[in-house]
Amino acid sequence: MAKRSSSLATQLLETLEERGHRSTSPRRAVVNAIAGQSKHFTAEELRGQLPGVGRATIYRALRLLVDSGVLCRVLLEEGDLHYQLSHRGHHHHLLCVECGSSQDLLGCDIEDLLQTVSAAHEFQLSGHWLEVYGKCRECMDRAAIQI
Amino acid sequence: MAKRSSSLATQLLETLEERGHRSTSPRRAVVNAIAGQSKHFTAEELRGQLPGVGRATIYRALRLLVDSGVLCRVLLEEGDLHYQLSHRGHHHHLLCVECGSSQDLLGCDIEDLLQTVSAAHEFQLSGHWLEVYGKCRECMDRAAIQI
DNA sequence: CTCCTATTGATACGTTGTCTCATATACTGA
DNA sequence: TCAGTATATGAGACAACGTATCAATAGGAG
Repeated sequence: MAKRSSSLATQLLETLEERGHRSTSPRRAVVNAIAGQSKHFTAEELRGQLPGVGRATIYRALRLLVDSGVLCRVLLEEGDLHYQLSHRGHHHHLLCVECGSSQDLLGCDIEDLLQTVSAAHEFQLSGHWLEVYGKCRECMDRAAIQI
Repeated sequence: MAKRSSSLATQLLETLEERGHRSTSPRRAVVNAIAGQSKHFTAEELRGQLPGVGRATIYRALRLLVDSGVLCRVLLEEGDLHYQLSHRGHHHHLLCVECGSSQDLLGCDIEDLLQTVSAAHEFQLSGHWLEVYGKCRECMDRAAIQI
């Protein structure tokens, strides 16, 4: 577990270095903290875990990682902006409103459907934002037991 | 035009009254301003048009209207939150990134598709947020002429 | 090792929205 | 019509979240 997150942190750091960003001590701290998150998190949560790192530095690191495509922004139902590690490329999230876990939504036909519908409205599609909220398997099971 | 927006304002006000909210002078001003918007707008834009109305009052009125279902929140590509008049019920928006106009996305099968995909992930769907960005017909035509 | 540039962090600032509370106002019922 | 009361208002404080500034620091190329 520690090993896994350490190598994940290394990967994140390498991504930044590939893009010409330096490997600094605060940046390593941020990246380590991110690698240790079990679910999506806010910038301020991260800040709470990194009392020695300046706020601006944390926000800057988050932005760099989002721009690099290894981190993505997640919009919760209440409107809060969270972050989570990202597979590269465009995808969507299934967000569990109970436990906060999330799954990536891959291999679906949403893009095609949107393309078709947009064309029907004489609209030239350029992008979209989709978040899906619900309950994950574990939380459904847990609810079933308690009833 | 003036007549149309006046009756729209009246409708909005009636919606609030049906829900037990009083018809006050600041509230009428807010509702009139909203009825006069040609496209989606931010709370602060609205505030700029209503110098006589307190900020809290404007935000409160916006919230009431959203809760009543006659106004909906729209998330722009840059992350800004705008408002626009809403058809009742759940729907999505086609937002033109050029001119800021928007069309409602109706009669599409997105809900069904999401249901299917969610089930495949053993996920119990409870809600979602979708915004679609692109260029509307007018802006495409305008671009074609200028080239 | 030195130099240059990227980075840092403290802090000020900006935006967007909510909360508080004293005051004002819309409705209700007599 | 008028008085009583609950609702609504607005000024301003507060809060959350993010960015800009700028002097000081530190990475890393040579």
